[in-house]
Amino acid sequence: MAVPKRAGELNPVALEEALMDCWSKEKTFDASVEARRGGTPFIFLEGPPTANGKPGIHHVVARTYKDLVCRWKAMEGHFVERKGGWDTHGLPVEIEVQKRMDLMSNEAIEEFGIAEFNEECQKSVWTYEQAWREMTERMAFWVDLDNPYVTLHNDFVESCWWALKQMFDKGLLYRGHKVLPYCPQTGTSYSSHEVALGYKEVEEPSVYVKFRLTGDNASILAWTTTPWTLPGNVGLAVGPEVTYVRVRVSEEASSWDGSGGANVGEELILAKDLMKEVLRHHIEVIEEFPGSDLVGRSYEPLFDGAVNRGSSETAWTVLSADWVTTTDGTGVVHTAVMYGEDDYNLGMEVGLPAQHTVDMDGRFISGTHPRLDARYVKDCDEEIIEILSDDGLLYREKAYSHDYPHCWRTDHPLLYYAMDSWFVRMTAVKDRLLEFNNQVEWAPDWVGEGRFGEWLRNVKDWAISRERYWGTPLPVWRSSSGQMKCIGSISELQQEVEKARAAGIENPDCPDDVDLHRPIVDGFVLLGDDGEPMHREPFVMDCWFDSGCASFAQWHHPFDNPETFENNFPIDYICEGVDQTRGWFYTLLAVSTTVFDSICYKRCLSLGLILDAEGKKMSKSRGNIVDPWDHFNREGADATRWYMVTAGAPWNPLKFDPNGVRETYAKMFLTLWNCYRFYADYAEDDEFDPDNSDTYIPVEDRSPLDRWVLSRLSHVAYSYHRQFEDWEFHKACRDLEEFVVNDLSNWYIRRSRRRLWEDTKSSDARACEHTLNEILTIVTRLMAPVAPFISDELHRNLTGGTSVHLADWPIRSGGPLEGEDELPPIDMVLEAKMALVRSLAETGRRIRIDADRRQRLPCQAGWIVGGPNISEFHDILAEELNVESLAVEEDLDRFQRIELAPNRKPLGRKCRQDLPAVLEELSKVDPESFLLEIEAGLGALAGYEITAEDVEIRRVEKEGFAASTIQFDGPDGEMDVSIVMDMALTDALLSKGLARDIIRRIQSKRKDLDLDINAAIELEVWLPSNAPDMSDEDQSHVASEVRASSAAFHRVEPGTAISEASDVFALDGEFEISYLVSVS
RNA sequence: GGGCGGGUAGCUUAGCUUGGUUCGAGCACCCGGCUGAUAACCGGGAGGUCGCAGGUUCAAAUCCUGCCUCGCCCA
Repeated sequence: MAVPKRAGELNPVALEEALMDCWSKEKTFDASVEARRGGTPFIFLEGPPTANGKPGIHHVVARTYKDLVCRWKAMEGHFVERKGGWDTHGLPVEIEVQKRMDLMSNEAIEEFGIAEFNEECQKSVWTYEQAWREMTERMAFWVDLDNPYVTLHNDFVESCWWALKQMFDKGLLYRGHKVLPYCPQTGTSYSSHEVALGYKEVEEPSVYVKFRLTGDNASILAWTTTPWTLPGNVGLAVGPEVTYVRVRVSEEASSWDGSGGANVGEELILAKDLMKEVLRHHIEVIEEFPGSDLVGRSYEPLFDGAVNRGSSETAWTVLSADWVTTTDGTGVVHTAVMYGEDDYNLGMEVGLPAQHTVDMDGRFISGTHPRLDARYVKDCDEEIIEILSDDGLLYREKAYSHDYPHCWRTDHPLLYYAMDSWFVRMTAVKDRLLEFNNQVEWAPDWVGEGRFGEWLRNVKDWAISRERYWGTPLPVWRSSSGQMKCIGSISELQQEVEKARAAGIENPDCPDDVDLHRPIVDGFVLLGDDGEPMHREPFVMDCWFDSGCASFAQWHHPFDNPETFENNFPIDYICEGVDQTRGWFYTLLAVSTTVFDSICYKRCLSLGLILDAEGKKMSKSRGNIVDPWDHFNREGADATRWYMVTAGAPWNPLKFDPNGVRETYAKMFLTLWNCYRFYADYAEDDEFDPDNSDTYIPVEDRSPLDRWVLSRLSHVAYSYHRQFEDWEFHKACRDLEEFVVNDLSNWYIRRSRRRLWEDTKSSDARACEHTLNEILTIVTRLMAPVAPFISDELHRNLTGGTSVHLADWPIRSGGPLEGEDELPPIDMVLEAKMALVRSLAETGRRIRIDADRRQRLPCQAGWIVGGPNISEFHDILAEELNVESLAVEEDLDRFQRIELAPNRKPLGRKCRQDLPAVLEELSKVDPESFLLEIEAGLGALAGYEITAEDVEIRRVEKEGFAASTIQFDGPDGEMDVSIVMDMALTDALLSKGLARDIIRRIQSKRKDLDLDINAAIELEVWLPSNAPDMSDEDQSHVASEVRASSAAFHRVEPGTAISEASDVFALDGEFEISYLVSVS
């Protein structure tokens, strides 16, 4: 039995909260997963959020897309497990703790104690876990948070170790020395995906510096945007093929900004192409030569003694480098070995001294220059400019604005700094990366081809070590002789510890549950094959490495149940913000490629950024973050989710407009609810039971209106499904919303109201109830993935208690269920006809407005002129038009004339540049006679032959009729259809119209009084004498329509005030009617 | 500087692949209407240099070139 109950008003928050309870009691999530065990798995991997920040609306967006795809796939019959995950390591956690505990340097942390510090970090990780759980549950993201993977757990770390050892064994892991973006405040270097987080536009001083050649009176000009690297200068790079000039200053500069300058007669060398841009003096060119002529010339160090020459023979000479260009600067590149990637490589190649002039805290090393020593380099720009200026070595300074990487945590500018580091040799597997990337189905595809593909084509080795404390320790032990061992499991560590002990090296205990974190693992000293003690390399790993291992580390692979992993790899679907392109999307692929030589995920949905209503990026610092609870507690999670999905394509930036959520709620959810309410209220009255086969009415026996709406539903359902498959969730949901609001609510239900209101036990009423039940059931199943609450509530009520999340997706073909689609038949002809009927009804309303005739005042007759046979809908149309009779007029010419419209495509091809002249003539000819000429093959305009295909015949209404013509695009092509209405007035019509207006006022009064639908009333009506007469029949019609047990109609003088009246209203501005409704 | 994606009504956007009537819709606004499911809906009004400038073409929001501008990513 599924006889529904009265629905009442929609209260989305109460509805959703009640369902949350229900789901947790019934364990609906588990049941929905288990019910599909045995189905083809659909493997989802949750990108682990960090619980150390508060969840915002942007997290709700990502989780909506994760959830809706998983729910949809489950309904299709796939087995979809959803393991939660937490990202718990990394710098953000450390920074948070450092701030709180005021430990702003590495020394401070070590003094505090690494063990104690890491304990604080571990606690801090869970600060917002509760908030995340609550948000996750409230928004109905179904994911297993009771059994999640956690990157700090030993199991997870051990899997990461195992993965790293795979890389080590394949020779993909190496220790290097590399120039990296380094933040002196946090004391750590960054990988490129972290650097990517902190680019900022800044204006900084840039300088043109004169390097004096030895044994020559000329100086070479070089340009730099980082003055702090100048003390470290040990070389100048020129392009061997680039043309340089030697110029002599011939006149003082007329104007000069800032310090620096040059004397008349001074000689300078720079690239020819850049002379105009760089030089501010009048000069004469003395000589032109290729860069190769300069190579080997030596020059005077800028900061004498800042760097020791050592054994270098190339220090402070001109060097050749083919990457030097003349796009900016002077065509000469100042080279400071330790502070630039190109610089470092060139320095290593030609043997420049590799010495730091800056320490790890970002301060100049003592001995650099008396005015600079021990100062933070970024504070020294002005000082350096002054020193150079004082020494006569500055030619010019120039403010330069560019995007420069900043620390994504502390906001300080990063320094490019040469340091010890560990790398994964990604360049060695570049071809495989590209190949695997091609196998991924990206949404949108341009992320994969463009942004991600571009990134892979320029792949760099992955710097995975961090000089930090809270993270997965790098499991490599190294002896002073350079011997190395990579540990891939706890048991291997235990064996090595035993081996070391046996050789007399003291070691702490290494139990099975040894904590795989610093400082515990630092305490173990292992034994090298040469008998030397080995100490752990003091790094932790980039925390992106952790999440990149999630696909297998979540199962503690390969230590526990390797088959679990094998059944769950590669992943079918991941989904995160587009900012993860070089983050998680990359690290997953990087790890799977290096460890398994495999793709990691088959489909990746990359989501656009979330902006506020003004289009600004949401960020804590701007304070424009929307709190999801504002909407959960007002419009509910369903409306919030539906809004986010329909607001735009998932990959486009979403401007989150709180008002949009309200609109979605009012439009989609209230309308849907009221559709259901309409069904439920009447079905309860009728004791309608959809499951009772005795009273079932087959679709083919139902009215054309029923068959029409069912056909529309099938149409929408198929395209909904197709659009889901194409990732176009926004289009799918917009179409479904359109169906609910327009087709279902505003046409089908509006047209069906009388069927249920008038004769509730008729078979027509039952047909309507079946139709509504079927439609709503399918609609709730379609929308369940996106709006899981209201769809479940309705589905349970419609079906007698089955959760929609245990129901099957209505489209079966092509899916794992392989059944027949559970959808009613499509009838294209019927749909086209109804489209016409609806347009004609609207047209009729327009005619009335033009003719100034109120809607409820009937017309005696209406005629349809032209178009297909729509007789099955004449009754509906007559009602909509409010005409007493509706007929088809065969004689098209009675109300219509024709117009000829140009068909520009064929005409344009034929007439080319004469087309305007032809159009001009066509507009002047008499259409009737010209059409005859065309039909006789004699049509010609402006010298061109005109055939039937060059013109379109339009039928339009003749002037002087209350009529209107529309174009109807039917299955047989375009045709013109007119509606004509008889505007004559009769007493009978006036009486009927009056009755209808009175009924409508009283019904709305009943509603105001909150009367039960069937409650009886007593009615009195006072009509002024200038109002039309009402027939007895119309009077009793009024009485029965408004459920009046008694009705009295009085005549009064116009203007008489009726003191006891409930209400007074005017018609056509001519007379006022009063009435009294009292409850009997 | 390079790559990608945008720029159409006050706001949000469809149309652009494949050139062809007056660029379509929603929100907000004004006027009118429908309604015993409805905060929905319907009709009308007002509101557009389709970012700018060239080019191709009989014809450009649509194709081509250059530029401006916003966002993201990267140097």
